[in-house]
Amino acid sequence: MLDIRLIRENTDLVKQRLANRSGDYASVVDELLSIDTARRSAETERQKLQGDRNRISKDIGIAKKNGQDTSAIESEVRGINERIEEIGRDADAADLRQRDLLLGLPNLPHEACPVGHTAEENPEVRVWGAKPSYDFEPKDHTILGQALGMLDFEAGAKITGSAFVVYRGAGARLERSLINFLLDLHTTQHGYQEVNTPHLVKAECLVGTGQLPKFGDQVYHSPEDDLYLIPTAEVPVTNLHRDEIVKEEQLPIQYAAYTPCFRREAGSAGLGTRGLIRMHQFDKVELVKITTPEASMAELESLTANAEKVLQLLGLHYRVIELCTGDIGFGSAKTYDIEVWAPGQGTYLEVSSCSNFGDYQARRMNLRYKGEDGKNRFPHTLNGSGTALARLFVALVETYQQADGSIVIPEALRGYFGSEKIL
RNA sequence: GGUGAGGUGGCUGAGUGGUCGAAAGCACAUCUUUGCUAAAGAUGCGUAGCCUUAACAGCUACCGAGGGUUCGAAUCCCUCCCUCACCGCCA
Repeated sequence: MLDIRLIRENTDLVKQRLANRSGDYASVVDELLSIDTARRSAETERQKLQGDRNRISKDIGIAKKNGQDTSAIESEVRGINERIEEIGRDADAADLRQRDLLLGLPNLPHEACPVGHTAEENPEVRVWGAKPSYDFEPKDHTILGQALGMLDFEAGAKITGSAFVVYRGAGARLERSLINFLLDLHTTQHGYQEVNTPHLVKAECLVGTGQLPKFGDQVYHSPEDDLYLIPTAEVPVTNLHRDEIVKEEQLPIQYAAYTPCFRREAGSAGLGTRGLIRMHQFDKVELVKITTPEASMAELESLTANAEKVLQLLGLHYRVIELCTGDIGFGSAKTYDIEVWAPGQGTYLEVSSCSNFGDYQARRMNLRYKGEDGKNRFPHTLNGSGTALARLFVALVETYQQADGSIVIPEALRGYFGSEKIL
């Protein structure tokens, strides 16, 4: 959520930054400004009337104590109350409308975020390793996985539906060993605290991180309980501190969490993609940081480096791209995507998206920290996948496939997986 | 799921219709004094919004949440949520 004062006082800056995004928000900003003016004048009037009422009511109390007749003065207050109610309706309606508009407005891209309109304009930041070469035609993970009895798409479709999968045997074990490997890496080497959160959350959590109200069609919802299945651990983990005032000494707060992620992928063009690339449910280890505004950009770099470390240790070729203003997510101010090479696909797959949200989420969830001067401020929140599992599984299996269809397990994972090869 | 008790400021905890935004204690901050592995005293110390300002100040709202009664609600009524205890059930 943007600061209404920023919009009020630096309207041109706000409009200009938003103009770099995809979508047109100039008219929303204009409506916000007029609503804001109306809201404040109604609010001021209401407060003045409430002050009158409070004063007169006190006088009534005193007068009654002295045994005086107060009926005239009481009816005067009744009149004031009618006006309070009337003007209060206007004030409340304006307040609600303003909040709706603010919740529907995306974050300002940071000045460090490259300006561009489409994904084609995302600059490549760095490349690690090189595409591996094979003296045979590398196979797709679905072929490898099904041949080795690791992936059962039919069973997933049977018990749940398309874009759900059952991992079996070595496949299930590989998934589990990757989760353990990732959690151990981030908690013992990178200073994150492991958290294990509920997978169902309240609506207000999704509002806090920005999925609601605008992207409600993308999350699974249980109407009886009014609970939502988490689309990412970012939601429960960041909201751990919603409505809190944390101490500055606590920052940076760093969490690592493994959770499954549930996404409806409504209207998604790529849902027909074969295999594990785009599922309604997938595992992910998520990294979340809460930092001071001063530290957040440096923390984004370290967060991204923490995610990259995963791929380096597994020996997987990847590249890091920076999302341009036209391609960054709704709440993000700056984002790096990490894309791992999948030889069987012949493409790079996004396995991590590392973003600095600035104070955008903190405002939405009313998360603050008390600075050294005693003032409450909004901290910056960051998160990034460290990393998404299904696609990491794809890259791993496709990269380490052998001519005979077996998979070699990379060194770093062997202690977790328990053997060197899947036959 | 049932029954009972309860939800007040960072914490403990008073407060059952009228200067209560809320006593007191603890914690914390600043200052003073005595002096040195500390003690005493003074002052300050919630959040948000509005209106203003050079700054201070002022006003409004908030005592789990939302409604209601009333000239006036932390206090009375209704609904919901949460916590604790016991019972039931149970991975």
